[in-house]
Amino acid sequence: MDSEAIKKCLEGSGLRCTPQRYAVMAFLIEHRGHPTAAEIFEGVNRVDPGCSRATTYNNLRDLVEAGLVREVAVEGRAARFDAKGTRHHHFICDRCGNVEDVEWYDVPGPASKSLGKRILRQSEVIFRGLCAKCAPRYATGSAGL
Amino acid sequence: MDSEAIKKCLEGSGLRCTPQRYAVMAFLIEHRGHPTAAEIFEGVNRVDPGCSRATTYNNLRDLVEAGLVREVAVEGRAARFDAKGTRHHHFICDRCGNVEDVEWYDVPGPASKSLGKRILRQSEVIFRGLCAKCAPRYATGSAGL
DNA sequence: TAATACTTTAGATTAAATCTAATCTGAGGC
DNA sequence: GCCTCAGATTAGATTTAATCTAAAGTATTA
Repeated sequence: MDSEAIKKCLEGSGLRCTPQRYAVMAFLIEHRGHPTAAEIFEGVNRVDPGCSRATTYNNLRDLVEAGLVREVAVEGRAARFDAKGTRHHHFICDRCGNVEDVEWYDVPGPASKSLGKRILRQSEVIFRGLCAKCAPRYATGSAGL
Repeated sequence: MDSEAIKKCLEGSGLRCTPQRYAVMAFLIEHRGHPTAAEIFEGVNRVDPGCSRATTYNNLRDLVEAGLVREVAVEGRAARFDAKGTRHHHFICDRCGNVEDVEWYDVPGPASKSLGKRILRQSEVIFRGLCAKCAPRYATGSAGL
């Protein structure tokens, strides 16, 4: 995605294209490995410092609210961020906490009676287990729900 | 579940049944609304103080590791805990952060080629939207992946 | 009982994220 | 151009969630 496209993408969602916001968004588009906020902060400032910690968090919040970025909470670890591109599910490694994409496929929704008065906005599947890096070393028999 | 059953349940998973651990487990079985660690700490000590904050966290960790309790990470909020009973999926309210159960139904796994060398241990669906309490007040058109 | 392993504790500490209040920036109106 | 004001950014303090530490307590086993 070129810089003009990123600018359009931000403005199309009602966000001003500030240098800091652009940098955060561009970083996420370029680094698709689900970085944490701390990694984004560091990465964005490595080349050209100019985006404080608070601004990194503010912009991540804005991008998530605008629907351009997805936040993935991981038990016992820092949240991870993901520029929304193609639809996909997530795989979370129980050992190292890394988040990886899993090819998208449709998931049936719950029966509407089981939803009751709730309003469903989105659904995603979280797969858990051991990532390709951890599997050879740490595999044990355990499996379950 | 009576006290003897809880004891059996702990010992069956290789955990000693200490008064504190019992209290945490019993609280989770009795309070099925996915409390946070802070709520569990408070609830357990309300009647009969005797389980410190660290012990509450230690025991929650042990119970999760033993597979008796599930931890649910919620973006931007404290994690929530859930005594594993019947299988179910989760619904997370975008507004208030509450976690609720959604009737279980089978979810197809990803194609094995898309898993690669990863080892899949479990899958769950996370539904997001507005809970029955928030829906009437805060509903807007927004929907999406 | 002695040895050992497991558990709990208060309080300090860490890590993640947010808040505060001051400052800066830029688009629109004059 | 210059004002104005909403929006954005900042450094640093603060909050919150969770963990660590080191000492003491409690079971379990031999």
